[in-house]
Amino acid sequence: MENRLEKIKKQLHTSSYKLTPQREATVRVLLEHEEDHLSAEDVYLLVKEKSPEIGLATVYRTLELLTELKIVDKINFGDGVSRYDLRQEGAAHFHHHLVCIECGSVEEIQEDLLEDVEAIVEERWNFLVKDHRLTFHGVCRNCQTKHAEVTPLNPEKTSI
Amino acid sequence: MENRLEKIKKQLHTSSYKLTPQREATVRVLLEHEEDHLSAEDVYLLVKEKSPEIGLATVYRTLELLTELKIVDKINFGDGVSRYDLRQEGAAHFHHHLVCIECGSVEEIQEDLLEDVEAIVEERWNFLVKDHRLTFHGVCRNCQTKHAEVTPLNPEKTSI
DNA sequence: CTAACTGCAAAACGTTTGCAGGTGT
DNA sequence: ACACCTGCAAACGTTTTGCAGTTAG
Repeated sequence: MENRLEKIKKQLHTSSYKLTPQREATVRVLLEHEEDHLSAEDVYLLVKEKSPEIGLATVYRTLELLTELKIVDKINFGDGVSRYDLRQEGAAHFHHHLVCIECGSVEEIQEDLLEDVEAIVEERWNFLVKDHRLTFHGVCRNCQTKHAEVTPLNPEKTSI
Repeated sequence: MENRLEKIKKQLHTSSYKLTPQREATVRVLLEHEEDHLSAEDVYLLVKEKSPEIGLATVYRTLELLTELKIVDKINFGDGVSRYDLRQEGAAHFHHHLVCIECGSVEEIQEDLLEDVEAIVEERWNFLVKDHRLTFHGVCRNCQTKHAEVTPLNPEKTSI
């Protein structure tokens, strides 16, 4: 953890950005909530817990900076808010998401499942792929189980 | 075209929604601009050309309604605006997009390239896939050609 | 006839920006 | 020392909402 923080510090310095206490606090929050998909407001509130003097604008500016440096990825699940997701160390590609349409939970897929698809797109559409966003909407494991409790039939795929 | 409009009318009635002139005008605009990815404002301006008395709020309410009925899909390419995209007739799944990071053009892929990936997700993550969003960010055919303008190639088909 | 729908204007929302002052390198 | 950074509040652009009047079914 401290390790990753150090790395990020270096990345900032390399691009000649200063590491202010506010930026450090923000990065710490992101590291502590790597599983979550925090909105700027979420990050703000969490940072505020430890550094109450921080302003929302600073959080926005920091998140923008981190996005620019590809330390975090900015994502949008269709609700009105941008969410910020720490990149995996050394990940070439953005990871995928499984959004449950019933409970709203978000699961991450770190594996790159798109290699073949990207090859097809590059070849057939002549499009030079630099990044991707893939999100599946559906029913998560938990919510499927809940249904099965109500009507304990064999858990077949429900038709839409 | 009239055919598709009729179908949409029926879908509205089936769900006991009224077909007002404003809604019809909005749907017509969407049908006439199927290739584009219009924002609410875009739609509003286009509808206004033929029905100047329409209000922006009505357009928003209509687009929301059409989204709810799965007649259109609401998408977000990361700029601050929602865009609305007519579903293909009988399409089970949402189509994919190629967004050019240089010129901003958006190309559509109607083929479903995700069948295999979805099977993997369902099996390995136990996630019941209902829909997906897949967007590739990269460099389109045209912009690649521009780069190579030193060594002029034969002009390819223009996208968008 | 009346519940559903409309236009308008105001409000709400997330996000950005200008500025005067402060701070890390 | 000085460019970069901050907090605040005001400004922004998009989307939603309250309301009084209108209309499709």
